[in-house]
Amino acid sequence: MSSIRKIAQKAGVSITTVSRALNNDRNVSAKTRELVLTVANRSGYVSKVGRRTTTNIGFAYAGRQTLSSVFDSALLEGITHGVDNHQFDIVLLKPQRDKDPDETYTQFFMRKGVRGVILRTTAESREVCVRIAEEQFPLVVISERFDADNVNFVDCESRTESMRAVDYLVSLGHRRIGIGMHTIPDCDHLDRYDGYCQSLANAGIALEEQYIFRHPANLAGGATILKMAMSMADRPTAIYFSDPQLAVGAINKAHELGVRIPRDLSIVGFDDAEARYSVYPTMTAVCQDARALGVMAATSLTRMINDGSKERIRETIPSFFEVHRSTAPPPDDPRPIHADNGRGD
Amino acid sequence: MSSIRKIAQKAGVSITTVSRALNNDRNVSAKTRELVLTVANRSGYVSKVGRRTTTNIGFAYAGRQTLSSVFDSALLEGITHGVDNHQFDIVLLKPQRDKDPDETYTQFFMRKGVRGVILRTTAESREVCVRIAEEQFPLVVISERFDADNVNFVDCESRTESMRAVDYLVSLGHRRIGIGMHTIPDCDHLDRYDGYCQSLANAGIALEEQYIFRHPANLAGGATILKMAMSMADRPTAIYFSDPQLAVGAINKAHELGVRIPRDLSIVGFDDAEARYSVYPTMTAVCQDARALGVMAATSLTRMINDGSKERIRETIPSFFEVHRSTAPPPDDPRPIHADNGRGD
DNA sequence: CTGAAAGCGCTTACAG
DNA sequence: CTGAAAGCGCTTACAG
Repeated sequence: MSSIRKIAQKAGVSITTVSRALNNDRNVSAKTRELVLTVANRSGYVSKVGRRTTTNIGFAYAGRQTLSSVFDSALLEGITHGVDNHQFDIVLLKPQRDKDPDETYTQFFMRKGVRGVILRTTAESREVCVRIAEEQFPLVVISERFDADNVNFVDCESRTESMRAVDYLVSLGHRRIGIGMHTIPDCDHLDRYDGYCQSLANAGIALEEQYIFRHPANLAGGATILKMAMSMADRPTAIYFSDPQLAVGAINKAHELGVRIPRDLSIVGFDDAEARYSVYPTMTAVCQDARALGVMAATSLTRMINDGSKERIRETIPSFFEVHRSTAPPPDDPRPIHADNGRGD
Repeated sequence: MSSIRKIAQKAGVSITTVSRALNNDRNVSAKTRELVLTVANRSGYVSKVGRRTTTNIGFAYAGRQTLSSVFDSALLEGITHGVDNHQFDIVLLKPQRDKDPDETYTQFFMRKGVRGVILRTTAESREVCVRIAEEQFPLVVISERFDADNVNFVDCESRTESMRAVDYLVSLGHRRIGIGMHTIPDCDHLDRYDGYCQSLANAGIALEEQYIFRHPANLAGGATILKMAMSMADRPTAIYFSDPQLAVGAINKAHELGVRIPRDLSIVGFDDAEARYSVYPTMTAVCQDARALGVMAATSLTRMINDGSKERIRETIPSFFEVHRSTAPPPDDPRPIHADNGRGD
């Protein structure tokens, strides 16, 4: 709850200089600026409205994305809920839009008047997370994992349950098991792929490149994968779709082609929220509770801000596997099913 | 961009009194407090961090709800996008949690440091919107309509297209047309019901209470409606579901019961975003573009704040009707289909 | 590049 | 219930 005065004292400079450093005035040497910003972050400085302390926490995307998926909405809902414990508010920040290229992230966040930030990232923007962590601004990355131990994160572990899901398919008698995954290789999706590979290896089933389908994670991608898979001579008898949109797109395409789920093909999907109940047949799926992840990120960050603790946050919640009605033993004679076999369109 | 000094001057009181009135200090007469707050709202006052102007806009629920539905997520995404024009940020406020019962809404919003607010409401919290408007705090209600002409709103008109949707069913030959609607009677849902009634009236079809199904707007509600409707002796041959969840729940239940859509039953749904593409068969639906509504609310409010204009905002965007694959002419002999006729579960 | 001083925005004892 | 004055948080000419 440090003021500009105390920072000046600790840094051994005038309050003028602190103000300048915080506001990225160019009349400050790089060295002084860095010193001031470090001291400010260490002492939990945050600008005040009059004497009143700010209670805002930022939610931002490290990269170019934008709030849009069901997953992100569930995260945000969890975050707003998790923040209730300590009466904080969420402000949606857009570094991509607002951040001056030559101000630091700390300067940006202080200018916006937030006490800490919850970040979403993709594989491409991971260095942004690392940089902010290096600046020591209070930060929790949500739904991504970091090895560097100064980057706080909360993450959902989907490798184990992906393995269990494929184990389940194996136990039903499937041997030709495909995976539908999306093209962007973040930790989560690599984990799911990893679980798939591991399960096959454990069952002594060779990994075959032809059963690995990569497509943009949307309904059309799922539809395409299903169509392609079903037309193969040695078509898979089961597919694990490691993304909700792909799974839903595939199930609907199956109806269209007259592919009966699960009699002709078993599908295991992935679910961030309630998608598994909104298709027919209800979808056997690896599920992650995005809302809980949001709650956890918010709770950790607010506790950290309030206690002024510098303890590392590295929390992982498990995903869970639910069996519904889209999985069954493989057909006796799994022939290819072409588009024109079905009801077509 | 008025300061506490200017307000004091205009109101003819000291800055001390202004500060007290703004902070709901009890040592101010009700009369003085009201005077100060009115002057503050008239001159677009907003508290500053040092000399820096705040660029936050609040997004809040008038009542008890919380950010959760697809519709709300799409609204919020639109809002964050619409706010880009003028470099504003969105802060998610919770009056239900934070507002002191004896502070005014203006005091609450000023304490939170926002320049204006975008409100969501249900039927029960409409008076809250009216009160805030009366206080003259910059406000736009999103997705609800008001007659009182001091309440700014942006809304989507779904009556006309609901009528068109039912007209379409009539044109296909349907006469026994049901409506599935949810239990909470906000303007939007009443409009859709109204469109339904009007269309039937135009076609000379009597409105029959037995074809009006009210259920909570979730998947289970849709499933229940479908099951009930199909078991009726004079069962409907088409149903208009005026909510996405109801429509999706019904379509999936139809699969389960072996009801063929659209051969046995035509379904027209309602869509806020992309639900119509995520079911099989793709759903003929009245659609509203929630994202566009969000953009519009944000654009209007930021323009109002920047121009200091007091012009009333009362904008309505049309919904649109899309024909997909869940509608067809009625069956020649529409018999009841009971749960045990189908594949069961 | 740095700081002492003036000054704005706001709040808070203190006096009435 | 109200205000003049002291004072905190911060920024900004001005001087060096």
